This record gives sequence, structure tokens and C-alpha cells, in this order.
Amino acid sequence: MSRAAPARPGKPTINDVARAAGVSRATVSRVINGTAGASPSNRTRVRSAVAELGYQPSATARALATGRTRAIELIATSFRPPTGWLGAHPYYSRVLAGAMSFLEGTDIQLRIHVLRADCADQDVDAFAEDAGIGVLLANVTPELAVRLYLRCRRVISLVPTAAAVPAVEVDNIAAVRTAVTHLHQLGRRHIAAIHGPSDNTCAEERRDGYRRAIEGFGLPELSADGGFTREGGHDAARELLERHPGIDAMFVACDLMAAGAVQAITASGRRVPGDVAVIGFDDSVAASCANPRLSTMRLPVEEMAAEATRMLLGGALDSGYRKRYPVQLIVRESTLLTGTVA
Amino acid sequence: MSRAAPARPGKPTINDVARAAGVSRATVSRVINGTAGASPSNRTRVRSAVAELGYQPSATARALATGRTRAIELIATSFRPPTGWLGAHPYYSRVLAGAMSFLEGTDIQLRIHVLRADCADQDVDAFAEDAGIGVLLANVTPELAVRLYLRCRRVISLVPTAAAVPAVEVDNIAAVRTAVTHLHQLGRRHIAAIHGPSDNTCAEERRDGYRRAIEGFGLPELSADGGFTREGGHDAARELLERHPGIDAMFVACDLMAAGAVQAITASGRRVPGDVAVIGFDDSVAASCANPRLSTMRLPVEEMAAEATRMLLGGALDSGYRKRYPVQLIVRESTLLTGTVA
DNA sequence: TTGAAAGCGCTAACAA
DNA sequence: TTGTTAGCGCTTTCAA
Repeated sequence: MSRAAPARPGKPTINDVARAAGVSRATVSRVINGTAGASPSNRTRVRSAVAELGYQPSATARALATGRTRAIELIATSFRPPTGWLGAHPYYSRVLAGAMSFLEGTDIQLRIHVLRADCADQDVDAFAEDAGIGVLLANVTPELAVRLYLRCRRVISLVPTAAAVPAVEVDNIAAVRTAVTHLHQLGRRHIAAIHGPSDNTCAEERRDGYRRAIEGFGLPELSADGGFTREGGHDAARELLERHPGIDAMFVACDLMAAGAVQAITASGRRVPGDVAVIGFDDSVAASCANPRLSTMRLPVEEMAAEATRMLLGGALDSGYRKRYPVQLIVRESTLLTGTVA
Repeated sequence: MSRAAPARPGKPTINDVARAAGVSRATVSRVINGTAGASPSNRTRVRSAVAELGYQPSATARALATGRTRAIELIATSFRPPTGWLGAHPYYSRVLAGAMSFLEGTDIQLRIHVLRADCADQDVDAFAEDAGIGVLLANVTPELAVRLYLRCRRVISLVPTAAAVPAVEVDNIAAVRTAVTHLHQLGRRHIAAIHGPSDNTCAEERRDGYRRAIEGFGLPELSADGGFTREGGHDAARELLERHPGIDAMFVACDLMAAGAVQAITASGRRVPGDVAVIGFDDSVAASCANPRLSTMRLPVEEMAAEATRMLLGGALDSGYRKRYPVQLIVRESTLLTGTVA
């Protein structure tokens, strides 16, 4: 009488392969794992038995035996702006695409988790215990990132959070300087900015970058907050224009907000880029869907996510680890003055 | 001497809990699973032992013992248009958001997989063997969907593929009729259409819907293909306008293409909606980022994905199962004639 | 180079 | 109601 349900009814197990090949389970294990210690002849026999039976090792059993799940966790919070992380902000799609591109063809799985607003601490603890190869952090607060990092060292964040938590990053300050300089080179001297939420480290760096750049040019600072949402960007742009009708350019801290800003600018009767030039940030799908299309600072998000995934596989990441990626200026119609239609 | 690595070093196991509570493993198992057959007093003792030790059951061990992994698989192909599924098309973000919203707070994981172009069949077979609770199909070809369904019945597609494969769906024909009727009610009589790829079942249904609706109004058919990408939508719109300058409205089979179409229309010197009204499809982020914002047919994608997930949990889905969802007309500026700026 | 055997942490059938 | 025990499918140590 069998006391436990067969894991996959009808599926051949390592035992079946061993029997078919006339060797022990251990030998089969050596062969399928490419470990040393199996004669060429046995290797051949095992391989043909595997092929014949259509055997595929059970990831579950393997995980139990080795103590390591072949999975990468992607963790995001559902309760930070922009509300409803996946779906709302195009950034996450790129993260996913990057991680998947690296995992494609491997036996490693990608598991998605969201932290619930009301019990994020518990969720973090649970994920820390259950984590496989490692954890990719998307938009987690610094406090939660640290909590997770202390419980499970195999963590890397896709944006800098707390100092200790390993992260991939970009030089936001320099990127914003490039963006503002681009607007300045267009001859614009009334360059406003729309920023992200103040509890977001990236948003704060970009805000800082704008201040420094503007100061460097000796221009007046004109800032508003847009909360990293399209609506926020739209409203912020409208108010900026009402208060400062002379604005002739805008730096917007993400493309989603910038798309909203462009809408508000044209709705006010102004033209982009003729009256107001706009530059976004990220190079998300929002940048190419805006009308006119947005010039933007392109973050290599896919590349960063893929590299972060690769690092997790590599094992130990030092506390405070950082890897910096270049940001590229993409010029599209929202700052292009040539060839405009009459 | 231990022959196998401890799964999670230092983590309490069910044995530790049993010892601490002074009961057997079986009793602990009964309590943590809420199964009948444990006295109230033991339940209490076990629960406090669990709390004290911070015990969390191992999903891996559980999966091995029960033969069922508590995971839902989301499978997409990487090789169909629009290229690079995640990241490129905003639709998938909504799928993910919907599935996650249902899974949030459960112990069920969501695992993402992509089928590789060069060995999709093998990948399908592997996923079929390894599938946990069930499989959610995103943009898989009918052939692959059938292949998977034959090997693993616990499958549901987020769009209709082959007849046998269970799916959630919308009435594309009726939805397009609503969209075209909306344009017609605006007084437009030269209503063109931009369609998706001909190997996509949804795209074909929408194409069919357009033909029927246009025929119903006794208007001429004016179709072009946009491949479900922004660029494709842009180019298709430009060519349509060149060939048929009298076009005064466009039905576009997805918002991403529609955003491109709007760009092409304004670039030609026409105004939206004044000269050409545009209606999209999906209600993705592209619809709200376009300028002007797009009227569109809103698909309840999140709801559909959540419901599909719920059904997988419910177990057996009959062959040919279908559940139909309503599509809603969302009117935004791209078809709004009131209050336009001078 | 090989195989026997002891687990990994849990569930579930059975006997008490 | 409870505990004993035999697995789930695999890896890995050890002895041969």
C-alpha cells in the first residue's frame, strides 16, 4: 500500500530510468547532472534510457534533496504609487522582460510576489524563508528591503534603497543634467520640472539633479509634483503653466507623467515642442505613445534586470554592492525643432 | 552523518514543532492544514509551538508529498508579434495584475514562463509535466495550446485559441460594432480600420467585426494592417490617409496601434477628433498616453485573468469551455467633439 | 567507477 | 483522537 500520492502519475522517475539502464539511481543522478564518476558506457546507456522513457527530473524532489529551489523571486509592493504596480506603470514590464530574457532556456523559474499593504512585514519574512536562488526587489521601501536583506542575503534591488542592500543603479543626477542641458541647448531658459513621489529614492535623486542643473545654468527653479502617474503629470503641467505662463521647457521625471504633461500643454493651446519642449525619463512605452513622441533619458532596465538576475545566480553579493548603468539621451519630436509642420 | 543537505539551515521543521508541542508530526500536520482529527487542546499547543518557533511549512516538501505544486503557471510566447511579449505590449501587464490580485494573500505562487521560438514544442511538453495547479495561456498559438491541453488538462487561455482549449473571451464582433457605431453616430461616413496580425484570433475577429459593421452601415471598407505595434499603427494610418484623404474616422484594433495612428494623423496636418476621430481597443496605458487621449473599447483583462486563475483552482475545466466578458465603450477626447480649443 | 542507503520535510494510510 | 510508518523523487556520502 502506498502511503503518499505519486507526484506525477504515470511519469517515469529516476528509478525507472535506473532499471531501464540497468544501473543504480546514483549513476543516473550523476549522468543527468553531469557530475563526474560515471563511465562513458553507462553514460550512454542512461542517456538513451532517459530519451526512451521521456524522463524529466522532478524539480520539486531535487529542491527538497538539495535544499535549494531553482527559482528567482521578483517582489514588488502593491501599495506604493503608482497604485497597482503591475499594469499601472510600464516600468515593471521591462523588469520582467529583462529577467525573463536571462532565464529563458535555463531550468530556473521566475516567481512573482506582491507584498500586501496590511502585512508587508509578515510577507517579507515568509518570502525570505521561502526564497530560492535569490530575490529581485522592484519597488520595495528601504525598510522592507533591509528587513528582507537581513533575513536572506541573496537579494538585489533594481533601484538603490537602503545603503546595505545590493542594487543596480543609474546616475540619476548626471542623467537629469544631460536632459536639462539638452533643453538649455535648445535655447530654453524657463525650464520647469515635474517630480515623482518624495518617498521614492529615484524620484528624489532626479529632483536633486534638476536643482543642481538649473542652478548650474543660473536659471530659476520651477518644480511641481506628479506622483509618477499620468494624471499627476497632467495636473502638474497645467498648474505650472497657469502659474508661470512663460515656461518654455519641462523636464519630467518619468515618461508616464510626461505623456500627461504633453496633453496638458497642448490642451492649453501651446505647441510641443514649439512653445514648450518636453523631455521625459525611462523610455517606456508611454514615451512612444505620447503625441508628439517624447525625447527621454533611456534607462537600460531590461539589461539591469537581466544582470541583477545573473548576479543572484553567481551567489554572494557584498553588502552595499552597487553596479551603475549608463543612461542614454533619446531625441524624439518633443524636443525636435526641425521640420515641424506649418 | 547526514546524507542530504538540510533544506533551509536553521529553519524549524515539522519535527521541531512536534517535539516542542509534545505531539506527533501527524498531529502537527493536521493542525497546520486544518484537517479534522486533532483535539482542541493539542491544536492550541501546536499553534503556540508554531508561533514560538516561527515555523513555516516547506512548500517544497509539501509538494513532493502531495504530488501537487501550489503554483499557477503563466505561459507566453516570445516569438509572436508584438516582438518581446512582456515590455512591448501593455496588455500583459494587465494579465499579470489580474492574476496577482487573485493570488494575493494565498500561498499560491505565480510562475512566469516563455516559450522559446526554436523549441516551443519541447518547452510545452516540459511545462505540461511540471505544471502545478494549472496553466494560464497568454498569447500562445492554437497548435501549441492544443498540444499543452492534451498533455495537461488544467489549462485555460486568456483568449480563444483552438476550440477544445478552455478560454475566457469577449465578443469582439459586438465590441467592434459598438465602436464603429460610435464613430457613425458622430456623423463620420469614411471609417477606416487598422487591424492586427492575421495569425491572431482576436485580431481576426475584430477584422471580421469591422467588415460586418461597415457593411451594415452600407459604407466602404478601408482596411490596413498594423501588426499590433505602435509603428505599424502609425505607418498604416499614414498610408490610409495618403490613399484615401477623405477618411474622417478610424477604428484601430488595439490602443498601441491607435496611439501611433493619432501621431500619423496629426503629423499629416489633420486634427483628432476634428478631422479624423479615432477609437482604439483594450484600454491599455497607451490609450491614456496618446494625445488626445483615446476613446476605446475597454476589455476587463484584469478581471478575466483573475477569474481564469480562480477557475484553475476550481479544478476540472470542460473541453471547449468558454466564459464571455462584457466590453465597455470608454469615450475620451479622440472622439469628443465638444469643447475643443479654438 | 559503482551502488547501497540515508536522508530532505512533509502527507496520509493505517492501527491503536 | 493519536502516533507510527511508509513513502513522494531526488542527491550525496560512504564503502566497495
